[in-house]
Amino acid sequence: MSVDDTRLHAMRHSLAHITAAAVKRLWPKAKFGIGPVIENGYYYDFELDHTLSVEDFPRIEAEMQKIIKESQPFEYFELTINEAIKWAKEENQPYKLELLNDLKRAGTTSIKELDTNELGLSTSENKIDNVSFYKNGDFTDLCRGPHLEHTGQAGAFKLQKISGAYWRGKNTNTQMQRLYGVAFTTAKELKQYLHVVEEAKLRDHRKIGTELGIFMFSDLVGAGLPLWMPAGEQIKHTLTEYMREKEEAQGYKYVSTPVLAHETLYQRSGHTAYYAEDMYSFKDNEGNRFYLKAMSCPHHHMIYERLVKSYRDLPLRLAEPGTIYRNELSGTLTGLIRVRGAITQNDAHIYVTSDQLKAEFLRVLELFKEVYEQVGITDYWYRLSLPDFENKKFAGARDVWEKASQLIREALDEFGAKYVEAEGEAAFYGPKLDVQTRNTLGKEDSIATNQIDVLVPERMGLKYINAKGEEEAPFIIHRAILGSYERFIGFLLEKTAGKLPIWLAPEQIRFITVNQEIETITFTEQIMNEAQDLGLRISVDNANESVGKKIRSAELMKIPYIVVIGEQEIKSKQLNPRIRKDLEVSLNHEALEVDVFLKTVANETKSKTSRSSL
RNA sequence: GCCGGCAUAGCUCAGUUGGCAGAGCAACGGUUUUGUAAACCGUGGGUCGUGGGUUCAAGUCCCUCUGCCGGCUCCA
Repeated sequence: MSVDDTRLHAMRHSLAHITAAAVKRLWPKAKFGIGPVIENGYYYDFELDHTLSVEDFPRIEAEMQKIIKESQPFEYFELTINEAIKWAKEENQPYKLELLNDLKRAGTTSIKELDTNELGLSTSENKIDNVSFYKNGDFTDLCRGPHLEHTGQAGAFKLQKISGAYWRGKNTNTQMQRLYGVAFTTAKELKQYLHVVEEAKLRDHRKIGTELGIFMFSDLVGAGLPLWMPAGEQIKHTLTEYMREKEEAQGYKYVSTPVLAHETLYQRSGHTAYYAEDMYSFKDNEGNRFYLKAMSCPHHHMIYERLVKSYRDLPLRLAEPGTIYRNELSGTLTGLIRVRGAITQNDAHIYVTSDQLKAEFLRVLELFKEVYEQVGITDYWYRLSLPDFENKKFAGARDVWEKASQLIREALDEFGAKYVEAEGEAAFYGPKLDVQTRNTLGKEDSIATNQIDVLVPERMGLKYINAKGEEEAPFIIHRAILGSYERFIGFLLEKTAGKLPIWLAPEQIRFITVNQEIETITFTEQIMNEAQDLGLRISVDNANESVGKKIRSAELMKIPYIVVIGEQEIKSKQLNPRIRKDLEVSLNHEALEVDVFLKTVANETKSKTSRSSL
């Protein structure tokens, strides 16, 4: 961290204390949780006898301003752990008391470390004697610091939102009220940030998807079940075909498996043990329990069993735009990013020998890079998702997991990509490489994944005969380059603000007639026939409206090419395409022969290189 | 699932302390035959998300359910 960052961090953290101090003045019985710094600001958790709402914000902010005006020094002091516990009891602060008791017992307040300790691991070196406090005015908080010298140095801030949050992140604990604030050094930076947030809301895929007629939800169909409208289905179809072409060129074999499976399949794969409650299931009228497919892996494994006998059959790459359904908690559903069903995964399973594993893993990374370059997505990063070895939240042999993790690291180094490691994010069957991005509002999510399965082949008894004539279990790479088509389109809409590259645009050219004369209609129809023969997606607007109005409506639909047709065009047999501003295409606004124009657009569609300049 | 907020015409939204449900856009009809981001005039359209309750009277107050939004938890 730079000096400035450290200062900003201290300022935000000090504002968390100032917020807490203000809340305490307004609701003296407040019980305090924790108040850390987060990206762009901070939060503080409270338990209050009053339910906070945005209507309280002006009052709290006014109180904070008073505290800032008072320039209260942040005074540091230490207490012995027992004195501190006495303080928490006297102040009637049960949450602080819990933290102090953990410090006393285990030397840490980290839930993860505490869990580790409960597994009986050594803690003796963690014992601490003193804990630190900061006091400003009449507000004292258990705190590691650092802080500003005094409250008067606080920068520009704004209370942002209020939400519920489980104490210490455990859903069995009580839920506290979490007050979020944003804070910057200067008022100008704060204003800029708030402006960026407002702009981002305009790019929300839910807004764009509605405006462009891409998808919709219906209360009658139910939550988390998107309905794809014609424009959206066109995008999905184009992407699916695109991926199929890429994957088949890489030796993937497409398969198709049913959306139901008898429970024995998921029992054998081990999924029921982990996810039974998260899969939709029912009993048929003969008493058999079926699950709605929540992942395609076990189905593909059955095909593997039928196809593979020998090491000579490997690698086997099975791909499927697999449609799956997951019983997500209703509160987590968000547009296309988190849905319950009809998730179409860009799924594939690659069955390999241990010798082939790394090379195949690298091939996936290369395909990934190629695809993301072509669709024009650049802001993502790699996350190596590892198990949490300390908490033993993984199944199988530790050394195999470590080997697989190491193999991913080596592959990434060879591939030349940087990555972050994340403990506890692995799949139950192995470590994985996730591709992370942020949505328009800054929330992180995975868009792609490349996983090594070190567990299921063994568990399901998948085998092949190796060169020595012995039975051996393959490794499986589970990979989804576009993740799911639904989520991917969601991110694509946000990153492009709906201005899709020509090859993906549901409508590529719109013809706008100047009048409704028979010559105009006939001429337009001729051009449209020709365009359709070239496979272009087009439409005509010959409504009895002004040209300006029809252009406006086509622009709002983010259509790449708009072509006005009237007397001039009929006479000259030349078109003057109006090109969407963000597009970097070979055409400019010059008049062109009809043939030349249509063929050029058809080529742009094919090449998939005419990317938006966004 | 949990905490909090929200739900009025196809869309975006007004609707005062409970007292006859509104605007713009869209749609439809007419006039207009239009040249690169909104022509003009008119018409129709809502059991105010659902079910219940309080009241002389409910869009407005209370409860239920459903859905949406922001978080938390979860995410194979």
